[in-house]
Amino acid sequence: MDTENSSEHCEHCIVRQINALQAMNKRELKEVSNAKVTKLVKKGETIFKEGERLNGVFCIRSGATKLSKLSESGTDQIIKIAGKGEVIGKRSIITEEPIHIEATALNDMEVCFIPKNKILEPLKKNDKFNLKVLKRLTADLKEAETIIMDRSQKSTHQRLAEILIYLKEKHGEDQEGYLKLVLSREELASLVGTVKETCIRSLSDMKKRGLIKIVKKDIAIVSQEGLKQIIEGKRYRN
Amino acid sequence: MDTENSSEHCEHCIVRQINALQAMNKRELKEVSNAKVTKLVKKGETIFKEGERLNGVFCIRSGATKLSKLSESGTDQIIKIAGKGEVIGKRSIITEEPIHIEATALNDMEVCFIPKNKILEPLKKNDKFNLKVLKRLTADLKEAETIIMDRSQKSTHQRLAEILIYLKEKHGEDQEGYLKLVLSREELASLVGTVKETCIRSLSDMKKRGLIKIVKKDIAIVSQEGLKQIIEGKRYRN
DNA sequence: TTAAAAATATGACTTTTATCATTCACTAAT
DNA sequence: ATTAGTGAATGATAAAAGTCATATTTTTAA
Repeated sequence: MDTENSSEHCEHCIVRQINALQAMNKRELKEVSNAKVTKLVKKGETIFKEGERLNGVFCIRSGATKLSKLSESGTDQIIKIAGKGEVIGKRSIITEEPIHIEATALNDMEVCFIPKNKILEPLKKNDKFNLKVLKRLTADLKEAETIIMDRSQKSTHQRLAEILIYLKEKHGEDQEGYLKLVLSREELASLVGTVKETCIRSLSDMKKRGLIKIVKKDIAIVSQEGLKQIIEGKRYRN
Repeated sequence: MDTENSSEHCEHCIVRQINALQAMNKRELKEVSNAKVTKLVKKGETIFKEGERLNGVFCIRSGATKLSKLSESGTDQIIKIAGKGEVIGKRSIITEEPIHIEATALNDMEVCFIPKNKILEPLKKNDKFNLKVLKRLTADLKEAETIIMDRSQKSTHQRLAEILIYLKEKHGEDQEGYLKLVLSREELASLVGTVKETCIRSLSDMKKRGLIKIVKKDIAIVSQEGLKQIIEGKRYRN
């Protein structure tokens, strides 16, 4: 993991618009800015591993990372994908327990490491910031609950359709409509909560029906309407 | 929902040992105590419904409640079961959004309604309390992630075994070993993330193998070891 | 107490999804 | 350029889980 002292100031970082740091005051932000260390992480490198102890958090300036957990059987399950503006590693500084999740870069990334105390102090003193963090966690929890529901109430086909739209909305598409965030079939499957073969079959089916285009690893949504119909469509339990 | 002014003081409530209120100071706790209203909720009654706006939280003194969400198809999915000592409805006072979950009593309950401001004020001023709440949410999030993993990596049979042990550990068993918290087959199925028939079959199988006893709706764990073997046992993806 | 209603249980069958094997396509390295 | 290696795609098959129908038991209430 490449390290450098960035001359950039957090106060002017666009990324801040999206995360809880926006609730910090000038002084607090200045301190963060002075203490932070910007790192370059190449695709495939890990930002942190399960079991490690973090003494800070990482704020993502660019790129995306998968947050995954190793199951007993050895397959790793992607819990979520974090992108620009998101702060990862929050939880281990709140609980002071070793981290229970692994972060691996999905493309080249630029992340800022912010030491623990620069977060914990404002957390104690600045109740605006605090409330922001509480809101963030609450939102994460709600999202997790939605996934739980989907996993047992929707088919893999439906979940895949949802994920494709989600990837488009959250990470964008290029000029030709291909999803900017490129995942391997295995990663996509994990995100959907299935195995790669089932995922591939499902993709093939969508392609055959003209809902998506596939060129190598790249996927483009051709008919978002069609995907939405799949999502709304019937499953058994109706 | 029956309402009464309780003469009990929160300061002495045993339930407090388990939840974040323990981090409140004497004065804050006194205020909570004066403002709270104790309610009796009968089995089957709802404490709050999806879409409602809460202006407070509920602290569970006794009994248990299921927290569930209605899916588009109309089946309701139990997200979790909250019991003695747990505070429910936290999230809607943090986000100020209408609640997205429904709480229904699984048995006769005694809950204390605590108005919003008696929580929000300490949240701003008392950073110990605040940290406790953050920790609580973090723990909930971790739990949710574990469920997500289980839903796509374990079989229903394995998940059922886990839930049975979980119900025993969290809600206890009577003298004869029967689980104190009695759920309908449908509720149990929802908790496991399956349909009632599959759940029943799975239970029948465990019974046949002598791992559990079933008398009407009551279930007793006969061999926890056996259940643990199921949990550890193979699924396909190995 | 008895009839009706609700919940549980089980059989028969279907759909969904995983597994294993194999082929295909592309990449990279010798 | 050839070959080894990796990821993607697909077929064949098996296992898991859902659905529908029906029987049985338990609960509820007249």
